[in-house]
Amino acid sequence: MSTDSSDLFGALFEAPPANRTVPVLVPMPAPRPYSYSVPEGMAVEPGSVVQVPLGPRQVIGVVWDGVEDDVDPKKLRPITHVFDCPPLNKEMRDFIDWVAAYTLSPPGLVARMALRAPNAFEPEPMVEGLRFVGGEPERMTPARARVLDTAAEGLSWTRTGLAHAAGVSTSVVDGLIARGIFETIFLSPPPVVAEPDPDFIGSRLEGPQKEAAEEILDEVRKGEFAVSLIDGVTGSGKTEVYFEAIAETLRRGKQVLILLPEIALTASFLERFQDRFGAKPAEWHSDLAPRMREKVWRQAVTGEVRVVAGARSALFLPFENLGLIIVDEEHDPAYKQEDRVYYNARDMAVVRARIGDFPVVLVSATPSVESQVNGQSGRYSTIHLPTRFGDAALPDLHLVDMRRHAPERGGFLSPVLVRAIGKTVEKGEQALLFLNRRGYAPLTLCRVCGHRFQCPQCSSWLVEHRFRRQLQCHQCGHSEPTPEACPECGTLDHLVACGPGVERIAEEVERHFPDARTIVLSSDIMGGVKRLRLELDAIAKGEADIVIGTQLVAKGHNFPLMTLVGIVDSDLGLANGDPRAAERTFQLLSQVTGRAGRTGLKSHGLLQTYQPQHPVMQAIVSGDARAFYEREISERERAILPPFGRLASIIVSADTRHDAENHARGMRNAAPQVSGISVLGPAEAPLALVRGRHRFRLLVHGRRNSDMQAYLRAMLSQAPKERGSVQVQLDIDPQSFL
DNA sequence: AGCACGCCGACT
DNA sequence: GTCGGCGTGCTC
Repeated sequence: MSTDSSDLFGALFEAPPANRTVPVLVPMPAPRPYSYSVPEGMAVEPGSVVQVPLGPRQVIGVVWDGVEDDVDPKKLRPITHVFDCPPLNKEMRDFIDWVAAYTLSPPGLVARMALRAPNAFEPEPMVEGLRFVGGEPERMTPARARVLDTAAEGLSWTRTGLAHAAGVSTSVVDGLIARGIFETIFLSPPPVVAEPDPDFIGSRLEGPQKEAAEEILDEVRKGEFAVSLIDGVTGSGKTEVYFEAIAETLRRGKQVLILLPEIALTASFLERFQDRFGAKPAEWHSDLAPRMREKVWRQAVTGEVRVVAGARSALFLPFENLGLIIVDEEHDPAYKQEDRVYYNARDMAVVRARIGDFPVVLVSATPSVESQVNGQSGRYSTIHLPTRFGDAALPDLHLVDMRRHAPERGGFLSPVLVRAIGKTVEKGEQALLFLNRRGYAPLTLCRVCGHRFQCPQCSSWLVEHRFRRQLQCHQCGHSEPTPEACPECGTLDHLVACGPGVERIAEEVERHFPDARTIVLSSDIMGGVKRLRLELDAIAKGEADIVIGTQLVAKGHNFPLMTLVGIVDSDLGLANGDPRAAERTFQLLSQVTGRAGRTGLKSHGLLQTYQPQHPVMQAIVSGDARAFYEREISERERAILPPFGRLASIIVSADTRHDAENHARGMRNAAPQVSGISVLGPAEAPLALVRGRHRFRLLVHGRRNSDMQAYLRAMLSQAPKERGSVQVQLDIDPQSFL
């Protein structure tokens, strides 16, 4: 065929110049990319961030790899716009595809997680600045002289900045610009954070910490995929150890991502980082100001930002050249995202490192059973840090057998614990009472007819919040004012609160210690995060004697004067039907008791329990977690894993018919042969976890993603009865698919 | 996911 | 008589 455009004959008989078409991932639950045509003169490549028409609106999409499908060419619409933004690299695209396949999520929705920065796709606007050209104005005035003096002290100034610094109004500066003394230049906007310096201060590690750091540094120097698990008690210097891995990665010119559970992303963490590197990392989390969000996203893609510390969503930032991921508090359930795309950021971090061929470091004082198993099998290299750093001593921990040390009638604190609190407060030290239960009482009933207050929407008990005079459902958020009469029998003033919440413990504490300064900390304190930070600071400064808190006191915060930790109900959570109940309890209790004794003061922990022989209790007081993990691993193998050696847990949720069909389609497309799936059906499933709406949870054995899909296909034959959709959370060890 | 369309119940 | 609830269908 002729390529000579002057050949009229050829031109007439050739097809009109067919526009190139490309696959584009759009932010909607389609199983694969849509095809769009590329207008003449537009340059796109896989990874390009584009704007495309979708139905009535314009959406952000990403040009994808692969061949276009055979969609009716008449339906093809052109790409509207290509953003002036570095394309998502192959590594990122592979990661998105992998996560989509693994989580059975539409790839477009996974891609969308990487593009969560609405206005960041065009370059940041240049900042207008002034440059001193030279010369002097014909008429020199005192104000003008001041401006010239001031300008000489710096290299570049903004118009208002210079005026402000010189103490004159902007019109003086404008006058000098008009006379050509200054010229306007455009500067690239300042980086969002200063560049961290790996050698800002040298490593101060010694002994086991130094050895641990060396081990990880070896991996970092190799610069290949490797998973290390740092397993060390609270205060053992885990952070300092992984800081060295970060330093080495920075020296190698690569970017670093530090993942933290949202709640651990505190000012004190950022300051620790700054002390070591001379600058803070960029932050990434859900309530980052939009402007900042854009900047961080943009500077992550361009490689300007070297270190990002973020919550799980930071894992989907399209870094330019990521070279290390740290997953701190690796065991934390907050790494699981449980809506839209279901994923565990810890596992996906391992996957991202594998795809990018760089090291990943998991860090925890109480590793997840999964990571522990991977450590034992040699898939992860484990680094133990058994001792505390510096002068911090671990607290002395004791169990209080509640059968022998019963609390007084109507109370929940044993005499042993009450005495210990008294002594602590006398010495001017602080006591922490931990109870993982918000509100006043978890159950309210009528003494006359036995009526129990239940949530009208989801059938779980309503929790009394006496302070707010409300009954609340902690499952679905429903709340109603606390009535005075029983709605069943109408009797007045015969409602009785059953069991303790933090508010009720506070009441008891005030009865025992009316003069002590008491603070209750739970997620429903008024005033939000800001207020919480203030309270935490106040506590750290010693402005409280007794702190009563739920799990939010367990994370990240150091209270230097805290020398007593009392766990009001250590057994809470052991019997809620969750297969991870024991593990979670162990982790939580370790974290809470670890709050004490971090500055060298002799400290104690008292754990009230009705099950002193329980392996969790034994592990906590002995400080020897090994036996506990051994038991936990074999327990899980026995209960769930035997034929296949992997655990999968699936949440099937029933919401709308529409979603059910979408997922069904996806699964039908995928499902190859099935090998042995056994089901612990809804009856055995830990309902407590997902109580509410039309949800139930299922545990399934299977080795492969396809097993899950096949199972779900079977499941669908029942799903219509539930009027529902099927959403899936795969909670399998992702390494089995690498 | 978002958005439009369309069909039935309580109000300006 | 309309407003608005959500059930349904559609998007290259």
